[in-house]
Parts: sequence; C-alpha cells; structure tokens
Amino acid sequence: MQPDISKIARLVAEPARANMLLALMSGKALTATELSIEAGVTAQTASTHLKKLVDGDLLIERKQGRHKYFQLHDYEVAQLLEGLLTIAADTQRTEVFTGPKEPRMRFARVCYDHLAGEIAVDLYHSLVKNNFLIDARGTTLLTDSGENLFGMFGVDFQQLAQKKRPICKTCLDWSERRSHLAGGLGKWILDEVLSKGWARRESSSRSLYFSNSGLVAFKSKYKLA
Amino acid sequence: MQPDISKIARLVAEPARANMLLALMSGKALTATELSIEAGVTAQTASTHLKKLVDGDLLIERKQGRHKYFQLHDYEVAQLLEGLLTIAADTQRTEVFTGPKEPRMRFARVCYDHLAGEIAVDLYHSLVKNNFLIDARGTTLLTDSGENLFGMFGVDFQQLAQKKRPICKTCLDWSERRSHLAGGLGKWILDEVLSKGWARRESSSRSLYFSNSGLVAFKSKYKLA
DNA sequence: CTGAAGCTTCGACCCAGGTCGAAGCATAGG
DNA sequence: CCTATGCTTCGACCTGGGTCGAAGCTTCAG
Repeated sequence: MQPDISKIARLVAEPARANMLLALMSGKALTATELSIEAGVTAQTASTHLKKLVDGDLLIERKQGRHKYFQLHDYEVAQLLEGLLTIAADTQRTEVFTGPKEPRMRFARVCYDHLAGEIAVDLYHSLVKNNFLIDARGTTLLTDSGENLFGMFGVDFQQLAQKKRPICKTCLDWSERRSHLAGGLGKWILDEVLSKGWARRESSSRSLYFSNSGLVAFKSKYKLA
Repeated sequence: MQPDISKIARLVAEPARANMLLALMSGKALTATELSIEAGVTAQTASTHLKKLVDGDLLIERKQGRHKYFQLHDYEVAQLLEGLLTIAADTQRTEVFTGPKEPRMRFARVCYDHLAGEIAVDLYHSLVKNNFLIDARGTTLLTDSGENLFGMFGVDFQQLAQKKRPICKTCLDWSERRSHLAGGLGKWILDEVLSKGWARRESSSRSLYFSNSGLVAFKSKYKLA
C-alpha cells in the first residue's frame, strides 16, 4: 500500500485550515483564538479544525495556562506549504499580480524560520556572486571562504552540524521565483536580523518591517547594493 | 493577497485524483481510461476529475487519435507529491509497515523520471562514499572526479547544463527516509537502466523489475555491494 | 456506411464535512 | 467562592462535490 496522500492534502484543502497553516509559516506559535481570527471563523469551528490538524500531525500543540499554542509540526510541513505556495503562485499568477499587492510582504517576510522575499533573494545572489556560496543549478554549498565569513560573524558551525538539518538549503521564493537561503544558516541570519533590531515583526503576519538604519546595516554587512 | 494553496490541495485531496497523480509519478503519460482504472472509478467520473486536474495546471493533456494522454505538468508537481508522500509515510508509519508490503516497490521504483527505493539510496551513498558526490547534510554537488566518471559513461554535461533543471538534486525517499539522486543526472541513470534492459517496468506501476543479470551489471558499474 | 472504442456532458442522487448557536469545562484572578 | 476568558463538545443545518446511468460526440477499423 502507498501512504495516503489525499488525507494530508485534505487537511490543507479547507480554506480555513490553509489560512491557519499559512499564518503559522511565520514560525511563531499562535493561540487557538488568534488562529480563529486568522482563518476568519468562530472559535468553535477553529477548535475542530485545529484538532484535525494536530491529529494529522501537521501541527504540534502546547498547553500553557488557559491558552493553547500551536505551531507547525516540522520543517517538512513548512516545505510542503512552500511547495504549494510555489505552484499556487504559478497557476494563479494573474490574480496575484492584479489583486491587492502587499509590497512589504513581497519585499521581506519570514518563511517558517528564515528570511524570504526580494531582499532574501538579493542576499542569496550576492553571496553566490562573492563566492561565499556555490549554486550549482538549484543545489547549494557553503564555500571555505563562506564558512570563514560566517565564522567571523559568530556562527557556531560545530553546533549547527549537530542538528539533522542541513546548513544550507535553497527554498524557492514564491513571490520572486528565485532561490533564497534556508537551512540552519538561513535561520541564523534571520535570528540576527531580529535580535539586532534591524527589523521587527508585526503581530502574526509574515511580513518583516525593516527600519531604515536596520536596512542599511543589513545591506552593508552583506555587501548588497 | 496570498496565493490560494487550498485550491491546489483540494485537487489532491480526493482519493481518486490522488491515485491518478501517484500513478503518473511513474513519469509515463497515461490515457484517461488507464487512469480511471488506476483510480477505481468509472470513465465518466475520471473524466471530470481529469478536467479539474488540467484546469488546475497539475496535469498536461495531449490528444492523440481517439486517446487522450495525461502527464504531470511539471517537476514541481512531482516534488509536491513526493513531499506529501514523505509526510504521509511519516504519519501513517504503522499502517504502512503492517499493511501488505510491496517489497518490489520498496526495492526499486521510478520517482517521476529517476530511480528511487532501496537501490537508489544505496547508489547515492556509494557515490558519496567514493567521493563522486558531496553530500553536505541534504545538499548535493558533483565532484570533479564524479563529473569525470559520468563523462566516461557518456553523460553529456554540456547538454544537461542547458536545461533549467539542476544536474544533481536530492529527493527524500519516502520508503527509505534517506536521500537518493534526482535531477538531470538522476534521470540519465534511470534512462540507461531502462535502455540497457537491466530493468523493465510493469504496466503503469511505479515498480521496477531488475533482471538478475541487469542487477549484477548495475551493481558492478556503480560498485555496489 | 456501420459498428466499436474512447471520451465527455447531463441529470439525479447522496453524503462527508464545514458552519455556527448554545451549552459545558477548565483555568486565571480576584 | 464568583466571574471572565479561553477552549471544547453537541446538535442541527446546509452545501459542495463525488458518483454513476444514460445518452451524445468523435475517431478508428473495416
């Protein structure tokens, strides 16, 4: 028997649940009520949806006092959603482009735990251009000088190497249709952007808001135009 | 506005359609009738399903005489399905392992246009071990000696490089849960296996049937135990 | 032309499952 | 205690959409 992919797909097939999952692509854990608002349904309805998502192992729940927090189960789930976004952006191109744009979302956003959007694509290609990364048509490796550079920035490769997760991984950007950097290093970069206060995140949205000085600092650190 | 991923997911969420899509993971183009049998529904029902899949840009149709052939629209679609399979195999582990096994499917099968299953995982790790491939925790590159080796085998890298598709790409094997080789090179390897008659494919199944001599030839060529 | 095979359209049936109101539990904080 | 907030369960409603029989349309083989 093959595993039943329709069961998994069915979980995503409901608009309310899909909205919840997309909201969780921000990487944050959200409460049931927040997710119900995100999905545009009542708390009761959200509750049944969330139960299904947890039962289907797409989400993890964590009880905290009288709140219940939910997050994506896995990086694999985030990858699945990104894959769906890519195809959806492809086939619904016209609607997306003619619809109300969210320029900020297009410019910089969070993709699960790393940076995405125009600026992430720029970063990626700058790293490749300066020979810190090798991009062999869709596949990515950190060069020695890249390891050097990020080592000076304070990345602890020993620690990263211990996790199962690849250090470099490309993720196809659904808005830009070009690669950006995911993986452990991608996460590190986003973490730094947030911890240094170069950008902040608004509520539960995936959009990232760079401050002027933060954007300058980021661009100069990574030698972006 | 975000692209609507629930629309795409809904297309896969119907068991009949999911079965059709999985059948097409064999990489072959199949007729409407073949797919209706694969899905276990009547021709009428299959027809409406196929229309939806084509409208949703998951499939491409090609009319040939009084037959209509269907195939996956894109490698992206195949990737999406493999992602779903991975998660499904994960969460339905018990059912899969206790259910009726298909040992041949597990040993060798086609994944869209490249080799998958136990033997593909073995191949991948042998190539890494012998330094023809570099596997940096999930990301893959062909080494110079690897390019050399496959060059001697007759791979035309000039030609492969012209396609948009990456030459090496890893694909997580849903039965083995380890990497195997996809991408242009993965396709080349499968093509050779079939053209040299080392293995044959049964009807529309994804399983691959190696002959004894074919298996020996394959293993010796790639130095597998 | 006739018949058969492949595919599609139409119509009617049927049901899984999404939705919300109302009520029920649990936790936090006086 | 009591009350407010967060979440869940129950029940009733309703609709989207999957299913097949029947009939129609096209292409191929004589």
